[in-house]
Amino acid sequence: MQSKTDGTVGKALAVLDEVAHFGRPVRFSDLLATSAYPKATLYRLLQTLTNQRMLSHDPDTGMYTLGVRLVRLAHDAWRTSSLAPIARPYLDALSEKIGETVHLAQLDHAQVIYVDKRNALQPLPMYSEAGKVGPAYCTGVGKAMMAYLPEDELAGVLAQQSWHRFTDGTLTDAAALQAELSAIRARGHAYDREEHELGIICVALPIRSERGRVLGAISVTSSTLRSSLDTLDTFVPLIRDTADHIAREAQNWRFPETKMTA
Amino acid sequence: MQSKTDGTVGKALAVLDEVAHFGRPVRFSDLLATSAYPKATLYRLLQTLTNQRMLSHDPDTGMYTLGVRLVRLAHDAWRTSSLAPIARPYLDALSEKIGETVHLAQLDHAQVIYVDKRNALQPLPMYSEAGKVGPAYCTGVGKAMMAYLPEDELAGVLAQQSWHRFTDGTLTDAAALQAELSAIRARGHAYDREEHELGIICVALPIRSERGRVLGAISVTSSTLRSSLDTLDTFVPLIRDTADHIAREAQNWRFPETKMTA
DNA sequence: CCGTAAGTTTCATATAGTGGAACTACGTTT
DNA sequence: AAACGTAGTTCCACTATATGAAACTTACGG
Repeated sequence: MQSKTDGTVGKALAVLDEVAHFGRPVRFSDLLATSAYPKATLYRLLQTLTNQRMLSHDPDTGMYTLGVRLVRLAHDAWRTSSLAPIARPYLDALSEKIGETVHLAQLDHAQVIYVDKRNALQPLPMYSEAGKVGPAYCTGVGKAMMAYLPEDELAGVLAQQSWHRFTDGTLTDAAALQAELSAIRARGHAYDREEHELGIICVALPIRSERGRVLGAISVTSSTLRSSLDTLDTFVPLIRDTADHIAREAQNWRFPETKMTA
Repeated sequence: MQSKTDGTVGKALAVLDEVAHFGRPVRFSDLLATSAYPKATLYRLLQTLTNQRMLSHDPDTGMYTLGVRLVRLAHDAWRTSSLAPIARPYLDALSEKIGETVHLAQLDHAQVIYVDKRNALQPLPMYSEAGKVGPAYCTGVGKAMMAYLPEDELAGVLAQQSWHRFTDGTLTDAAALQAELSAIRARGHAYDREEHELGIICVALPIRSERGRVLGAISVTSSTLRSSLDTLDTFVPLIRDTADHIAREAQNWRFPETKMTA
């Protein structure tokens, strides 16, 4: 349905992703080796992106890096379209009450993006944390969001999971996950039972609009050493309350304008 | 020289900027009113961007917002191509020593982008601050960077300043600024003498590579109430030291790989 | 039931992107 | 010093893609 090349724009953005994927400055030939595009095409795309300051190109070294324009765009993206600014006060309150690490996440394509965080020990929301991605199929937030996705969207997301077995508890196929998602719907919240990292457990609840659309998810994380699923369970009402408040706020915030015809 | 449309990619990114500029969810017709592109073209561009998840489109309301994919890309951009991660420990140290607000900025096109910050009173680097933009011609960091730009680049930057008179001290034309830039080069650091905001003063120094390229700038800000330019002057050696360290680190960090031919 | 505004689709035309191959600039080998 | 190799850049005939005026479809409001 999607994921067709989307013409030149799609190709250019794919190149941008490739540069991002390296996670370090790259030379033309590094990209050429990875890229599906022929030399001249890739070259032109890089030029265009550099012109547009989506990439920056160090003339001394010939290296490409992601451009600062992205940082700027993302600032606006974060402010106007992530749940983070809306959620901030509620997360603060939640974090203070329960004293464990709290995450706010949203779904991007088939991956979870963390857009804000409160750390149990060092309580500051940091830029370097926001934007981090994680797998959807083996995180509390991922499962909480998937459980409430419409059928067709869910299918798309499931099709793109890597099903890597991180631990013994990791669910490694769509069937197992589907069963888990039913359980989550029945229960109202999701767990991560050391599925992604040994010793790390969490409870997560989705943030849903009035119409039931999944907007994001909140999780409270702890370790098997100092807590248990039963203890985390006691936080559920608080988390649900937080999620509801955020959903309500988001509702208002997203419609700053009504018709202005008459 | 640049700023030609750069084909379809340029147009698509221009649309992205337009959405960002609104700073709120927008309807198709909002954009149509602003945009230079005809209805069908704009429509197609929006579709492409939505497909690519650079925008997200709420089917219930028909509103477009910047997509979370941007937040993710920006996370990588910030990590791999801003000075922030390199500079972090040095900024921490500087901030602790002098106890005033410290900014780390880079130049994007003709504007200053703040990529990190240490606040005097509330010492946490916050996502919502990184990515913020400011004018180049009337901020300490902006002037510090411009002072060491090559002639041709400087010309481009000067041509795009708004020259808005924020205060009585604001320099409102290129000639006045050129004179100031000479003074900065002679002196080695830049001041903001309440040029952007009344009561706010700062000293700023550029961060320059070995070859002299401008990488960014650091500033220390205070207010006329509790400080003065003379006091800020005493920080200059410390700031220079910090800038040098960051430049040196950046140098290493940007060349993670040597040739691997033999 | 008709009118107006917002959004979506069509299609002949023009434009912009494509990529194989040739070229340049360096640094390395014989 | 000539020959080679590698990385990056440019050329240009060919084609796929984007373009946008206009027609169409909803969805409201009178």
